[in-house]
Amino acid sequence: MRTPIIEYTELFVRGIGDETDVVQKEMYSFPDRKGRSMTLRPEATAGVLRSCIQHKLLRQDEVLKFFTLGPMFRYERPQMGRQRQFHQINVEILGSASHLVDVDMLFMLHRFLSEIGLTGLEYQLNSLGCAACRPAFRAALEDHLRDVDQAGLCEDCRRRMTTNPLRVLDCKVPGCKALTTGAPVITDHNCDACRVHFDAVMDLLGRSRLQVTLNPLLVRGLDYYQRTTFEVVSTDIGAQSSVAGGGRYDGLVKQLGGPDVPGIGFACGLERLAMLAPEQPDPGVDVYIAVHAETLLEKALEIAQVLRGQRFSVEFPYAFRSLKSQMRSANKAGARFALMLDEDGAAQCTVAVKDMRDGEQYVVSEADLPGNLLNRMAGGA
RNA sequence: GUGGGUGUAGCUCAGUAGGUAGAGCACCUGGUUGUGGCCCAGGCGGCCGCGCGUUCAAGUCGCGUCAUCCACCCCA
Repeated sequence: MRTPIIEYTELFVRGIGDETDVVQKEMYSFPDRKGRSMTLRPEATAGVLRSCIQHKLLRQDEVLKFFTLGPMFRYERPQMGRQRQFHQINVEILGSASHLVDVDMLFMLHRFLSEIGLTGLEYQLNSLGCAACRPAFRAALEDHLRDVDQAGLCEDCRRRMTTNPLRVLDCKVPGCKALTTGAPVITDHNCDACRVHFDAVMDLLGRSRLQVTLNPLLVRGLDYYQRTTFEVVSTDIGAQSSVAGGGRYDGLVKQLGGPDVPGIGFACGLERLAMLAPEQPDPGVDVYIAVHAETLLEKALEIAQVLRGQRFSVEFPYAFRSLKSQMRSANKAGARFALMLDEDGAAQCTVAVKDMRDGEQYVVSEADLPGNLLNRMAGGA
């Protein structure tokens, strides 16, 4: 599914939560011609759900799966691994509250990251409870924070104490970290239903090959998460660490005006994946066409078209240069073959072919060229 | 929003006490009178981010501004 990159600001405020950092200081917002506040999407889930609701795609008894991919925007100072416009792959599964979905989704994410060659990632998990049990935990946490020496908390956390105390747990400031050591642990405060759900998730994962780490301090930056949340982290992308993150968001669809359909999803940062992905060697082109005379450039274009029609990748110069220079270009382009066109060959419909790998050179008719090249590529390996 | 670094050739960077610019790579031509990789020679290429100021003179000093990078914060 593709949704617009621009939405009414209201959608994100309602979906993500108006006390989150994303909404408070990271949204790219501006008024449209009618003065309505518009926002370049900081994340994808809200737009996808809005669209599902608007087009009535959701039914109680049906599971829907979506993926989406595209640019996201956050108004913050760019740095290594963090830009104002970046790209995410998102996956959403709607319509099932089963723990099987949570695990299946993590398997899928793991499979994807493994297949593109990423290793050394840590999969962190936590359960944030639900509407029934989170308030009790929040109260317990507030009590704890009231008891500790608040002077040790950073400015942000003193504000968060009342607005969003869970975020204090996730704070990286050493003073705050120290004060959370004796703090209540969220997974100890989950209600029975949440505990059963999360235990089942952890149990299945424990019996799988996917190594995960329980991180009770993992809070995530979006308010809509419930129960299972997760983050995939790496230490190799500068000061950033998160490569992918997500979780369950039962209740969000209803909150946005749709039916009470459970859901879970994750987002994956493409630029960060690119930083971690192993370098791919440049495959090079199949054929580079060099010409002995400027008048043969159009002939080169013609042959290029024919070969491209046979699925060869072909380059040729757009301006005439010395043959030496053209051959250098052929080499630089990683061409397997260089064709060399001259006046005599053009008259007889033949071309000189040079195999750049072993330097062997021969002449073939234009008609035989594609087959000849294919043979050589298959045979010479 | 806060802090720091950097802006000089297409790229990576030098530039010495203020005297209007250099290297390597890349590119082009040639050595090889029509042929890649290595080597050699020559060449092309620069409002020294922008503006104002100091000075006889500013890439160099001062102020401002913009851009960019890194970090905080936060997240993908």
